[in-house]
Amino acid sequence: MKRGRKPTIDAADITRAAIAIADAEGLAAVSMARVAQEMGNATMALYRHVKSKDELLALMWDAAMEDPPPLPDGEWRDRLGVWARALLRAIRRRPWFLRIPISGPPVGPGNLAWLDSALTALGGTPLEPGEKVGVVMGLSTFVQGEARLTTTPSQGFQSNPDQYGQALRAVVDPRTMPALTEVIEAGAFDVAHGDDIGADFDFGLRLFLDGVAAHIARRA
Amino acid sequence: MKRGRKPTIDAADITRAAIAIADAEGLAAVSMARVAQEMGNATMALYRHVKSKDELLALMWDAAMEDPPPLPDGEWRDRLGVWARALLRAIRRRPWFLRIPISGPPVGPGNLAWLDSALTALGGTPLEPGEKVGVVMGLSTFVQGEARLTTTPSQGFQSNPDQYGQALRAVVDPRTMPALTEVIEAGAFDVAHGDDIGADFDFGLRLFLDGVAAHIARRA
DNA sequence: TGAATGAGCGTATGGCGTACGCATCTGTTT
DNA sequence: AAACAGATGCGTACGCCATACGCTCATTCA
Repeated sequence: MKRGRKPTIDAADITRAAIAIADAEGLAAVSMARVAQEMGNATMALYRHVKSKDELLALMWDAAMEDPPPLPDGEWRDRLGVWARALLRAIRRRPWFLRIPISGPPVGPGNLAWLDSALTALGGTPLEPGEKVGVVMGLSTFVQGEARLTTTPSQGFQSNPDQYGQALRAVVDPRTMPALTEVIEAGAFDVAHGDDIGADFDFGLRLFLDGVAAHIARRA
Repeated sequence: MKRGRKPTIDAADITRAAIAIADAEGLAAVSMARVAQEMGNATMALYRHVKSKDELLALMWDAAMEDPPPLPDGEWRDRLGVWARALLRAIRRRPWFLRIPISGPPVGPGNLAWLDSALTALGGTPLEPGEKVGVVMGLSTFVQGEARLTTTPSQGFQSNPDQYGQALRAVVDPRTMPALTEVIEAGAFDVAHGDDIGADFDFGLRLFLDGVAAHIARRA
């Protein structure tokens, strides 16, 4: 049935090798030549299975996250909370994930699995299908943004956590930005961002879930 | 007082030229050589004012957004809504903004101006400083994520808006992902994402602001 | 009038993504 | 068994990229 030489590698192998490099040395170390070398193939051999490096990055993006967590029984709120925390942990485990420029909605199996998991968590609610999707998109958006703010891939403020507050103090002019000055002086930026799941994340998550709860209550 | 040759360009000029190129031809067209050519200088001249291309990208990122909008008088909720919509519009006007990989919290004057504006909108509320920051971070995170999902910088589903729903139908296995299948069949993904501010955004925004309102009510 | 300082820039280097074409292998057809 | 067709592996080559280094020139101070 199928003619021609049998392939010795496939796109999944390439994706795996690229992810291994990114895990070990960061996304910048992932080049077509490097991936090929790691696999024992020639550079151009990869292009039989992957159209471009951009496509490889998209494949990495989808394959980056492990499987979604098992959801506990109980209220939708607890289940979504578990889901969101697991998503944050999964992103934190691969800091290069946020460095990949992605456009448009997700299509790969990895992301769809997470999407399905979150929709399952909302199973018992009276939300309409479109509303469920809106809730999940909003939540996953929030988690990714929070991860972006609090994980420091290579350099930065992590060494001295409260340096950020000091830096702001030096830059902000109290006359032109009084509201910002006020919260800086109150020390709102001096709290240390620990690398576990922080209080900031919990606060934002609670806000969002409160909003969902209000919407459900209005519906019922 | 100051010895040596007088500079003929500065970092702001370079940033402006780079932004002009990105606006016209996309972020990929921005190279040090190209920026220099557009300014009538030699490539290496730029490095006297900018340490690296990464630094230039960071400068572009901060300078990308216009000034925050004038906030209307009234309730915090309306004011934050205006702010969020303006932020979304500003991001949409420069699609390359989301393509710049940024790590860590914002420091530039452009972002701080937006931050101050949002904090001003929360001025009359009984929230503590840290909570205000949490609300603004969560909201700006949500807006950026929504922009990422709905703007299609170069290619994609924009031509046939409901193609996405069809693509999902073809890929998703009803047995392994029943919850996802259900919402797909309900047509939740077939709605056209217009390029104005869409219903999805309004829905997510309302959820988040509902959450803030609930928190404020609990406080008072 | 030198000396010091900093700006503009020419050259060179190493890495990158990838277009192109050839050689090689494999299943089909004669 | 022999010829064929189609897909894979890959060597070469090209153009673009960021940027290290050092020279030259303009400007100001002693």
